[in-house]
Amino acid sequence: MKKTGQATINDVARLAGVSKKTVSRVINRSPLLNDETRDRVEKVIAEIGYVPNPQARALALRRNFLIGLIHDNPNPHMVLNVQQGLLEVLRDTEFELIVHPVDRGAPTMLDDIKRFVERQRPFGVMLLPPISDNDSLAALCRDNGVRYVRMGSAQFDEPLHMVASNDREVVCSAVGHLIEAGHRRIGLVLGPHGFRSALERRRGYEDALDRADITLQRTLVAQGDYTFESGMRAAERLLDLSPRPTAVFCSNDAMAAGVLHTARQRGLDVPRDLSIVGFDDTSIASHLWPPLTTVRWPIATMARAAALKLIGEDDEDSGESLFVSTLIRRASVAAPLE
Amino acid sequence: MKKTGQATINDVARLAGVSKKTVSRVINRSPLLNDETRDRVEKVIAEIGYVPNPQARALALRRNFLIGLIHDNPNPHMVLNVQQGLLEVLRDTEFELIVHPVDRGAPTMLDDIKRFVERQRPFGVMLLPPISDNDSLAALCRDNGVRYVRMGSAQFDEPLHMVASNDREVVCSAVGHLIEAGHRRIGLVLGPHGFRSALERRRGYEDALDRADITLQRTLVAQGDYTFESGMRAAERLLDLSPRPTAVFCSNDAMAAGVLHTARQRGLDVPRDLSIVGFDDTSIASHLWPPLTTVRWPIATMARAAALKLIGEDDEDSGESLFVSTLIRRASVAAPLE
DNA sequence: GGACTAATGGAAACCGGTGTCAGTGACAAG
DNA sequence: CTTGTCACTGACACCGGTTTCCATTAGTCC
Repeated sequence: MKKTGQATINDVARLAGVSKKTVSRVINRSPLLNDETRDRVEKVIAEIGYVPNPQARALALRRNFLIGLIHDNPNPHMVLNVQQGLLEVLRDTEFELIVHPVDRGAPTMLDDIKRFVERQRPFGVMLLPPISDNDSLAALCRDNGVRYVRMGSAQFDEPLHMVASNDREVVCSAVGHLIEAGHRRIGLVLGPHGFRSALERRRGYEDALDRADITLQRTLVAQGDYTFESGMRAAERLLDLSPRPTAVFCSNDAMAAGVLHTARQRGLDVPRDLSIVGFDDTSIASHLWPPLTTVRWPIATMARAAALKLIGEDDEDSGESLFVSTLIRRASVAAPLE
Repeated sequence: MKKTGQATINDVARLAGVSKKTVSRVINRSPLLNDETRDRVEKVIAEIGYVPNPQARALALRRNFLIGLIHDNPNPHMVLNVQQGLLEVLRDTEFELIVHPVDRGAPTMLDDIKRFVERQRPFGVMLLPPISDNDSLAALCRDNGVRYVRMGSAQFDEPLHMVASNDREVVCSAVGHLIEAGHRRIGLVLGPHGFRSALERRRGYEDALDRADITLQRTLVAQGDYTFESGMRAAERLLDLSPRPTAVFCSNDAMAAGVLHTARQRGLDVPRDLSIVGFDDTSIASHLWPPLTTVRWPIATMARAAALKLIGEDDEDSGESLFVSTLIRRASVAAPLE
């Protein structure tokens, strides 16, 4: 009103003829307030369009309302799903979401995260794979009094600090699905080194072979890095084998799409000549031709659960922390020809 | 050190035997400082790991270092690209990015944005299409002294507040490409109502037909909403026509993928029986079979430019604001059969 | 040597909120 | 009438920085 800037609590107090503190009480819905006073103050607030300054509030309360999303995840589908899940919960609160991706592979990555946490001191942070694996990050948060929740492919922290999926089991059943269809020579396209998810999914693959008494063949395992191109390269190697694998399990959909691409370049028909199973159920999976059989894990649901853990009361039950993935059967799996 | 909390400027001042102000001068690199004093203070800062509190700073400076990303955009590819572009610039600054997606279609959408801007009062906000079209949002920012940059498919604000692509022209040349290949019956899958981009791309289509003296046929224009499924539905309608269109321009890649899907379901060969052109050059475009001819627009580059406009000095040249898109020729276009 | 100036550092106020604690008036109990 | 309790309100300090303004010191000139 007087100056061009935003109205402050002082303006409200002056205009309503009360003290700052009383205005503060109105804002914070203190119960020991005379209705008449409250109305008067509220009227002034509405009149001049007063909005409390979150920075001042943060300073006085010695806490803020920021949630950080820290990740070095290369999968846009996943990152966006997580964001949506988190924001669904945060939308109706006074929390805001700060996204802080870091450079995977950069030597300054840990310093970067450290700087972010120590400067911003968010109320909580969400750690996405693969860095969520890193125990020193969890320690960093603890040391700075910042809440954290880690997202991962296996339970490797307390429930309060973790949302996990059961990758190993579901991959075991996905590969089991291929075995049931009659496949014995089943290729595996691995995720990159250092990803816990890659490890868990490999284990699931091994479990399934074990259970069916199929000997693991190293040549059937190809390295990938979760990109489409790495899927193509892996397929080139696997499809050169003789005898050729009749099916391939890929640790994510992007690589599965790459395998499909290469198979088609070579004139193979999917699923007749080659069955393919992916992982993630990204939108690409159902849009490919043929639609891809894949594993769906409830990313958004996990993110919502994580958000609740992050902003929940200390003494509250922290809610679910283990989430089950399911096999989505589409058209990229058939019985082998031979 | 003494209390469990973070070290403050007072601790540094006490330990270094100087006043707060001197510490503040060191932090802000004031030139009027004795080198010896500066070294002493810096040593203490390093020792106790002092990090200035951004909230306190924001309060004292009467400005913060927050950039908001406001959008109701349903395209994850685009949103993530924008985020990356923005963060590339913000990474080396003291700015943080707050993402604030809003519910498209919700009646409270404008209120939601208003609340965000008035509460948080970010230093600047980036507005993504389609809400970037909305002039009242720009006004809201201006009224609150919040910088803004709008992203769009046509220049509809001053360069300082705008990064735009030349959708109309590039679509004209993309459709021209189809015409040169010999197509005359070219379908159009529209973007949703209310999207400026949908309008611009339609105009580009019309321009191309005009230029080649082809009469626009309403039946060849199908409504879509930028989703894969809407692409499928549009294709069902277009491919039922007799004579069938020999080519289709789709206002984005997702719908092009849907058209491709439906064409394949009907046993049509792409590109032999049907040529398809998309728009966006999302990752799906190159991963489809056949790889999709499409339009690439420099989203990340535009976002970087926007970030520079947002955090740049007032008097600075605001940099480029018009960005050109290019046609990426892949394998989904061929000459018509007949 | 005294006066003036520039360089440097500190005290105190301020940014816009919240916490602590004391003070007011109304009313019931003693 | 005093006292205690209750419901409500305000004065004041404080959060952790920056800004304003003044004090001190050192250096320069005459």
